Amino acid sequence: MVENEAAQLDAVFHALSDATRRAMLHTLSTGERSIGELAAPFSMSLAGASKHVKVLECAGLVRREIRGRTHLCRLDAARLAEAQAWLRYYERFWTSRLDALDALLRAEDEKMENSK
Amino acid sequence: MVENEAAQLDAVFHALSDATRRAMLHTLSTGERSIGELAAPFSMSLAGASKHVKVLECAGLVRREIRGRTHLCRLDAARLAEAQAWLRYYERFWTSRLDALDALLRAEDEKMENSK
DNA sequence: CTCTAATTAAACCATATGGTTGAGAATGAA
DNA sequence: TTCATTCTCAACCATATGGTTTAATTAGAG
Repeated sequence: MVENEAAQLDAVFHALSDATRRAMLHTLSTGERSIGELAAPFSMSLAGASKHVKVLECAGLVRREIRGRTHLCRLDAARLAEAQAWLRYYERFWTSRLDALDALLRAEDEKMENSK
Repeated sequence: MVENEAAQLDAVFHALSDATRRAMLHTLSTGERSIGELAAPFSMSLAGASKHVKVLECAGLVRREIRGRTHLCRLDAARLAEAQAWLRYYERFWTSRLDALDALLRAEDEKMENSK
């Protein structure tokens, strides 16, 4: 559905940039759902909700199995893992301060130990 | 710049859904840059690149300090941490399989041990 | 076969997005 | 003051997005 690595991330992050779609993913985290079930919580036409599901599907976050006249959707988290992998590179920019704080506290501890 | 929690995530994920902006963030991960420096790698007008920086800034991913006539940008990773926190909920959907695989392999190991 | 239910498709609309160019607005340098 | 540098703003354009409504498709149920 998507060509290269960058376009892949484009699609995933774009799919995640809408609260309706994020809510749908959350619903799917509790089990398979039909399109109608996914659409139900929203004050939106079924066709509108269906488009959101399609965006999720095109991003590879949702897989669809057509069973009779209902389309069963399930979460496919692999692409979310890729998104998180991308984010992980930046982890040091918010853990470094915590590490610094940690080091500071550990130094305090040692001081306490030494003065005992 | 952004109101509620959901709109916050909307903005962050949308900012991340463009390869140009992701590249800019990566550049900023190596240190502060001016707008011109951020724009340089791209075959794009300066005004165009400037808009991308603005998107990053509005999402809270970049802070800007105006020094004279140059605008110095630096990465602000806090919002990336929030995005990762959102993704973390779904971690179990790609670690659970690994756990299952792990359990399976461990069972295999035990079988090997027993038959030794 | 007929009716209803589940879903997509198509056409349409308003607004957002990503890009351009050209014109300022500040600042630094000569 | 004058000129060049850095950057934003405004206007514009093509296309994408998020939504609608109406029609068509497909499948289960009576």
